[in-house]
Amino acid sequence: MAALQPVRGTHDLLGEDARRHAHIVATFKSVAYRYGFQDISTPIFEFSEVFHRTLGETSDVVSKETYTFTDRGGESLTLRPEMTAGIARAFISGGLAKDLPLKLCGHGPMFRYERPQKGRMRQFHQVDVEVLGVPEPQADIEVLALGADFLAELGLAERVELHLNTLGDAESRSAYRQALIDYFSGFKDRLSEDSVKRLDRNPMRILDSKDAGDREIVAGAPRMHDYMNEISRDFFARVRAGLDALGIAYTIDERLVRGLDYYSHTAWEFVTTDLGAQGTVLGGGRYDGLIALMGGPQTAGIGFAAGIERLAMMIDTPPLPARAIAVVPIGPAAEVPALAIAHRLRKAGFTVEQGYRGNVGKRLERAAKAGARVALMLGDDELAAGTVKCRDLDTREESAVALDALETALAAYR
RNA sequence: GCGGGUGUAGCUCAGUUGGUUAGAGCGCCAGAUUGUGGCUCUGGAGGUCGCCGGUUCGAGACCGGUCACUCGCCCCA
Repeated sequence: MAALQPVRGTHDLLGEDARRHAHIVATFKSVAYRYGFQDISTPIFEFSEVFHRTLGETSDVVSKETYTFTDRGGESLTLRPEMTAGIARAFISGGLAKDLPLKLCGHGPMFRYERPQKGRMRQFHQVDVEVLGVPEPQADIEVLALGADFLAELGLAERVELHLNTLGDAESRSAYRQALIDYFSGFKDRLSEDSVKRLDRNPMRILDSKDAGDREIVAGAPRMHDYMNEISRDFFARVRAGLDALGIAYTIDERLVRGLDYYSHTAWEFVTTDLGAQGTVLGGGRYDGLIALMGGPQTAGIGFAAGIERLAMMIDTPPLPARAIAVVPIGPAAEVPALAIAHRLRKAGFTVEQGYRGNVGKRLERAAKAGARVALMLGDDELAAGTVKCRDLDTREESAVALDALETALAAYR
């Protein structure tokens, strides 16, 4: 159709779509600030090693989904596929270890080279929180509660479900991983092709395979919770007790695993059935080993990210911005005075629209279409009298208002 | 990367077994109404029928390829 198209998997945001995104970000910020989080913004690209080392070379995100390119200086750079690694890098390069604990929130575009689908874009947007330097389960509870509050504030409480699991600490996780390899290796000839690959790359992934044959085998697989050591068990119990105390509902989902290698202990997803194949609307977990892995000091971390596009498809239409006051000059002599009135009202905090061109009828029509509440009309008569005619665009009632009393007369429309 | 579906006006869609100038509704612009909008009436702009090639006397309709969108797999927000 059009000769110029946006790059595959990207889209322009305009009108209601733009308002949906802005509303989600604004809601997120207000909730995060209430929890004591502060803003962070990191670059949308980093040296490639930042992602390659932290996400693990075997993860799909790195092995087939990154936008990686060489810049003019010969450096390999990668567009961020998620926010955590960049924040961890900022933590190390900024020497922020002295400021712990840190509670950070941010948002922005992420990039993943995938086949686009409903709720999945190549450039998409996330909101994100990270708590650094709190190894206690209190942080898990706080971050989970923040996520639940955020979704509730968007009106989605009834439409999402919290799925919760623990991956255990490093020791538990590797013991379980080995148990899975031992078990599944016995079924190598019966597993699906995908799952055979998962066996050496990420055996836990087999647990949530959708293949019917795999599911039968998975039914008899070792249980994660049987391989948890004392520490991991206790940690998870405390997280659950905290959620219970706050009245946050969840279901334990032992098949919930994370694609990224650096997760440990708590992992969760808020999921919905309303979005087709992309059910996860918010996902998070604990990553105590990440910063050390990147060469920084051992620092606990936990956080989540939520997909703005996915949330945008679920929320109700966000409220419209404040209705404007339209300024309508009648005749050439009124053009400049009208401009001055618009300027004066804007500086006084009113939302003001101008019609730009056309006769009075056209300008009123445009004002009404733009959602304006009142129109201030001024022509030769009003100029001579030092007034404007104030027309209510809903009721069509008109009244003359003295120019020097404008602000008080319009106070209700601010 | 793999499989299915769909591409006709800004939007939603008609378009007969292939037949000559490709239509409607909505939206947009203008006029009826040169100091008054949402209704009505009249007129107008807007289309290389996604693109390339093939079959045919003739293709928006059929065939092949390609691109885009879309749904699913993989994976994830």
